Amino acid sequence: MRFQKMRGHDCRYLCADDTHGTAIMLRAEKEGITPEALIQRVWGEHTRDFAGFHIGFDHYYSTHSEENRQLASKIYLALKDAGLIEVKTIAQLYDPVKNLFLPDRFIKGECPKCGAPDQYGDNCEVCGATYSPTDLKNPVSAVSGATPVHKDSEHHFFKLGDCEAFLREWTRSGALQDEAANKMQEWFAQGLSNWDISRDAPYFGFEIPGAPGKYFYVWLDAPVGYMASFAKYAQDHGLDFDAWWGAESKAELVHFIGKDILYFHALFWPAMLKFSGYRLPTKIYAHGFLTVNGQKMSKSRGTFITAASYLEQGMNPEWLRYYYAAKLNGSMEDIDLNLEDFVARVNADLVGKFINIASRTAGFIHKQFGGRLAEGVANLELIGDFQAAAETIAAHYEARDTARALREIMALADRANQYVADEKPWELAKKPEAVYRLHEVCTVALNLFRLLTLYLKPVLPRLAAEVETFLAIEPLAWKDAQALFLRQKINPYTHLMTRIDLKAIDALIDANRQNLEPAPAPAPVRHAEAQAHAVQAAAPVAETIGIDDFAKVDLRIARIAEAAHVEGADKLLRLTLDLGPLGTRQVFAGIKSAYAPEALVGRLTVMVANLAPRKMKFGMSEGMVLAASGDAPGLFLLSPDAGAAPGMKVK
RNA sequence: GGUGAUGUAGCUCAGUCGGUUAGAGCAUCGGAUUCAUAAUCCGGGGGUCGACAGUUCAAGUCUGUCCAUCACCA
Repeated sequence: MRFQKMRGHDCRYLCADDTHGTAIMLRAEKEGITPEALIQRVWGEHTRDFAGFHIGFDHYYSTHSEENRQLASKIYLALKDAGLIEVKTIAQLYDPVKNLFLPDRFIKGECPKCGAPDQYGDNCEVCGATYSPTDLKNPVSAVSGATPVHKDSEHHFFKLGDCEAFLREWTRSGALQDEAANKMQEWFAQGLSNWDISRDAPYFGFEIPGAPGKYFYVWLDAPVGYMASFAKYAQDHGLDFDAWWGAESKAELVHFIGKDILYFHALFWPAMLKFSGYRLPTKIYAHGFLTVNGQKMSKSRGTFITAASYLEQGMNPEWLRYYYAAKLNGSMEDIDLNLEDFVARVNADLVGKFINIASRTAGFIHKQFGGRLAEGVANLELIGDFQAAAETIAAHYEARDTARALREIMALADRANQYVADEKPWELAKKPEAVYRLHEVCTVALNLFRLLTLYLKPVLPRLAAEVETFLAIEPLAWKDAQALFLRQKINPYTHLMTRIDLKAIDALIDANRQNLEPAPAPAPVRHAEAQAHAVQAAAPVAETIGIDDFAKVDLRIARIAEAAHVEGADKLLRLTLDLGPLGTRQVFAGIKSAYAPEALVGRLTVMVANLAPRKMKFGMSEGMVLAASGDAPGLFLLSPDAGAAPGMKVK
């Protein structure tokens, strides 16, 4: 976007929070607040993080807006007029306690194929089978723990199958990346079934016009949110909405999405737009996932890094912007944040190569020439080469291959450093007769530096702004590449960017690890669908037992006398438990992911004292300590109130 | 399980239509330099291009099988 704006194009960058759905509704209920309050808070967090990373949205809105209600309704009614909506009665699982139809992810049970317990309603994580939630054996509601019942309800369907001819053609229109187009072929091969776009009350969303008690499924109004965001923006800025979104619009429309939601953006959404009389996207650009050190972000591995924590640690957002840009190439491939590589790359490229050019030559301009650049330079060849690169680099940005653009730019930075090394300004400075040449060399170097800044500006807007201040120039636009930079007075050089300290990376990882130890923060979520995964499932209560059964379990207060890592064990800590008059016990506990051994020593907890000893790979385990856990990451050891002493019975 | 993608130097990645001796940056080693917040320049070492088979005068590139990793399966 910044690149397009620098090129002088009239463009807008819009987004919105996706706010609707069962997941949000239940999460708000769990937190004891209204869904509106929850989405307001999340909106605040998102806008703060985006601003912190210099994401320059022209407008960041919410799908829970009046504009979105109107547009979603209008699109729905247009599709209905076009005969693309049908109403059918289907049976779904219903929670009789919560009075709620249950989304797939809120039903758990045994896999119909392999019998694995505790599987979600859509697929089995053990054998990978996919199925419908009604196929699950012994299903339970993850919301209330109740046994769901089958219940009929009328649902509204978007007849996607009728759009197949259009979609097949559109797929080949060049709007999709090659990988995405392949993916579409897969879906076509499976056949397009009609899309269920309604949900029954209670549901946090928009009620369907003419269908009381029926609400738009979150994914119907989510993409419409982009239009709504624009509608609001257009109203506030006097733009003509139809000129941008009407079927005849001449504007280009590019979607930037994650590859996980390609299905919605490349199938449903274009079909909806097409048959409700709106324009289609010119291009859909799906990017891959972010991994950290080659692995999925994981809280227990300490590779889960939140945007907020990065900024809170005082790390420069442009380091990360540069690193990502250096890897993005317009394909759907995942990109890896390899922390060591990150440090090396940013330090070498930005500080060592780019910033260094100014840092090593600006001093002479100030010491010897009063801060003023030379009137002219004799040899313009090198500057000419840099200027000539403007269009090549622009073409790479245009193709969203920022990796290639940055490779090109850094190759130029190398040439600039070679130039300085060849001309040896520090030697010229010692020879009074070479003073003119010295002025010229430093002026050339700063011209090269200015051009590099211009080329990097889409990726590093803040650094570019600081360079503009340093050089005392107007904000750089792409056409400025063809101008020379002469005879002006510049400001004294102050260092523009520091190197990343490896310690800062360690601190960042620690900060995130600590975040999740005492009380795991709710997983950050982008889409209502994904939020389904974050809501904690309530495991059903086990079979009733009598007091005699319970009395068989001898629970005792124990003091953790020693705690140590077990070599070769991924999850275990070796604990020595002091039971007071009962002596000590050695227990292996699978709590390594949640507790550092040194943090445990001395604390009281509860153990099962009469559990049969069990021989483990690492030795004998004589009992077990008790800890709470849910579906979310995190383990929580029990602690007695003050006054309890080792050896006391718990009952 | 089905489908798709990926696999190239220690690390991160390029490699166009099949065509010279497979490249870059970082790291490492040797040298130079001292303007620059240890930055810069020159040079060296480092590769069974995941494996195997095939097509071809010629394969990192095309085909098949297998292995590994990742994703998707509404």
